[in-house]
Amino acid sequence: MAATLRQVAERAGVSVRTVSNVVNDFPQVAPETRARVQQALDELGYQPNAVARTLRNGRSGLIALVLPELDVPYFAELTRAVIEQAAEAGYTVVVDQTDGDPVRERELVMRGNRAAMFDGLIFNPLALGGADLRNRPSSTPVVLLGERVVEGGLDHIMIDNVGAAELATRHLLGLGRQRIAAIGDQFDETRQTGQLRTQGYHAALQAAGREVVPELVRPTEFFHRADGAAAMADLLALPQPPDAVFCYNDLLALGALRTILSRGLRVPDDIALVGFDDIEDGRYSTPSLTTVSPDKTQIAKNAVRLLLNRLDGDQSAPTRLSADYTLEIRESTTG
Amino acid sequence: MAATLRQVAERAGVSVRTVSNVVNDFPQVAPETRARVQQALDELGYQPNAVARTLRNGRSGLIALVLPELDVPYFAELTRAVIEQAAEAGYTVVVDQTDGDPVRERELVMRGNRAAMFDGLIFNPLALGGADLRNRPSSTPVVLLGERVVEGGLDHIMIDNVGAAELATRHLLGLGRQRIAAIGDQFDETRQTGQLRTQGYHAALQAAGREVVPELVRPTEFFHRADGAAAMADLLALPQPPDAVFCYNDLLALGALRTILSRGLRVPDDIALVGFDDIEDGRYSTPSLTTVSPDKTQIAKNAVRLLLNRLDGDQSAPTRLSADYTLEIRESTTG
DNA sequence: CGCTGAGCTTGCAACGTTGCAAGTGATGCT
DNA sequence: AGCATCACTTGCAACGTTGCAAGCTCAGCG
Repeated sequence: MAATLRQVAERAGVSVRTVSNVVNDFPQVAPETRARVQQALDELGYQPNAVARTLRNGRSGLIALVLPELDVPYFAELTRAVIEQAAEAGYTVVVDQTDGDPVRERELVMRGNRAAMFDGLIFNPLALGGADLRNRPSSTPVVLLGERVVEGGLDHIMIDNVGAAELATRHLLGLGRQRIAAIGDQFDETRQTGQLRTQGYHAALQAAGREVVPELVRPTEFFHRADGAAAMADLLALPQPPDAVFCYNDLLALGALRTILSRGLRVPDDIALVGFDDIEDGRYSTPSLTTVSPDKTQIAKNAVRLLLNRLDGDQSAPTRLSADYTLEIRESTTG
Repeated sequence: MAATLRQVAERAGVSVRTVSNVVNDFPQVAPETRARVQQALDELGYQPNAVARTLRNGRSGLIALVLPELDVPYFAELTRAVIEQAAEAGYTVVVDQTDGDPVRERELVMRGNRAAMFDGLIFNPLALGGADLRNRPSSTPVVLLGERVVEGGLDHIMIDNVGAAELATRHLLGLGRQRIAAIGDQFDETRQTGQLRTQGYHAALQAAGREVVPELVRPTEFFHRADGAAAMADLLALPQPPDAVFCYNDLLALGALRTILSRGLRVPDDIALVGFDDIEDGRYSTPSLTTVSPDKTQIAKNAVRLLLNRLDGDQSAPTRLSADYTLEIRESTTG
């Protein structure tokens, strides 16, 4: 079915090379020949074989985006931004999810198995650390996303988690809240996001001369709605429940919100809530969610830019960029 | 950097072909030779070149999933299911979004431009119709998803939209609601989902001997939260607002919910709400959302199965499958 | 009239892999 | 000893494309 250059060449009565010249719009082709070849191309419905081109040229025009979970809104929204940025530069994005499984992460990133047909890789690791990444066999450029600290060697775009968490907590302090809880702490070595945000939470409390109450800091296994709902239930079961909660992402906050409202409590009157990520859901919840909003477009833009620079042969030292963020104040803290 | 078979062969002092035999675990290699080659492979960190393999074998192990919008939860959740199903069969999924833009849809589906390196395609069209699809130049198998009616020629997995909408509306009738509205009707030729669901809505009302009140059927441009919020505001501005609303997807319902609650009205006491898609958001909203739940795993499973059958040379007539669905009854209709 | 060069076209080789069929040398059998 | 057999190894060609350099034809010029 798929016509090749050779078939077109035979039909047009020219050499394969000339057909290629027409397809690639090279100038030194006689107009009459060009027309004849073009007709043959049209008649056969010729489509260049991308695989052969890639093999020949060493470029596929594909970059891979490897994320923990596609159906987490933050990643879905980030993916959209990356696709848009890459498309502008003429690249197509291939998305894959790892579920944070180290085996799968390694498989996808090392590309030992199949389909190493990407020019570059944008990767948000959950489990893989610096050591794993540094001795990749492949030489495909990589840009890292996210909080997992990787000790150099690769371009990396992150968020100042400590600062952002401090900002969120300060906001709650500024509202005069007395017992501010945190949901989303993590002990796991490989999941640093939670720990960093807890640092920021502590910093804000200490700067305000407040004591950190350990039972108000709730760890969760994941950052999903269900985890937030469960953690909030635990907090409400305390002898002295909190009057404010900083959730380490919006899904946790939405889960917590559900628990609070289902107990007949009011947000923010009884409990103020702050989330993190600024996903669309939080803008339409009732009450809408105050949240730390990382600049996703900026993250995507920088990630794609760094990657394409590497593809263009940029050999400079690896960059580490911090993305901007703002605090979006909505109903869950201000009524 | 990336070692080739030739380099490994030189180092091991054997032919390229023998190295290939070792890499592919062919049996007729002497143990001693195998060991020597294996050592050379390890030392050089050989990774097979997937592009060359694809060119040679005619199979990439990649299937493309082309969707309107990745950050719409329904599609994100469906994507997860497709990735899981494909992984089981040893295939990797490449995801791309079209934004429903006909130009982009055509570009991606026809693969005139780049990267036609997929063995098959699972495609949820918004704009493209049967005619466009039938004369694709490529012979890559395609499985269609979604409601857009395509007049044969391709495998197609759909939902019985009319029946599902009828079920949802009947549920509201069964609650004794008197003025049942609908949000999400569409006039646009290319977007059939809305029209089909309106048919089901009409059918249920008529079967119950109710009159269809035109002003209660609200069209929307998209199926996003903002559209639902705006349409609900219009409904509430009517002289006689509805006491129940069937929204054609969950995002519309969540937007509508936001509007209702922000006016101080109660759900379901004042207005009952039903959505469509059963996305996770709707399970954690307050109140949680009654919704039509299509079996996404089944859809993904069938889509992947049909596609892989075609890849295995199945020449039978195109199949049209309807996915199962259920009505998930939650707080937004039962308190 | 032969040479130069412009204008256009072409053959070869290579990207890295694997199917095919043929090759090698040693062993076993008669 | 001669031949078949076996176990293993190898060279060639091809997948479809494009860079390179050489080839061809013809016009123009001295």
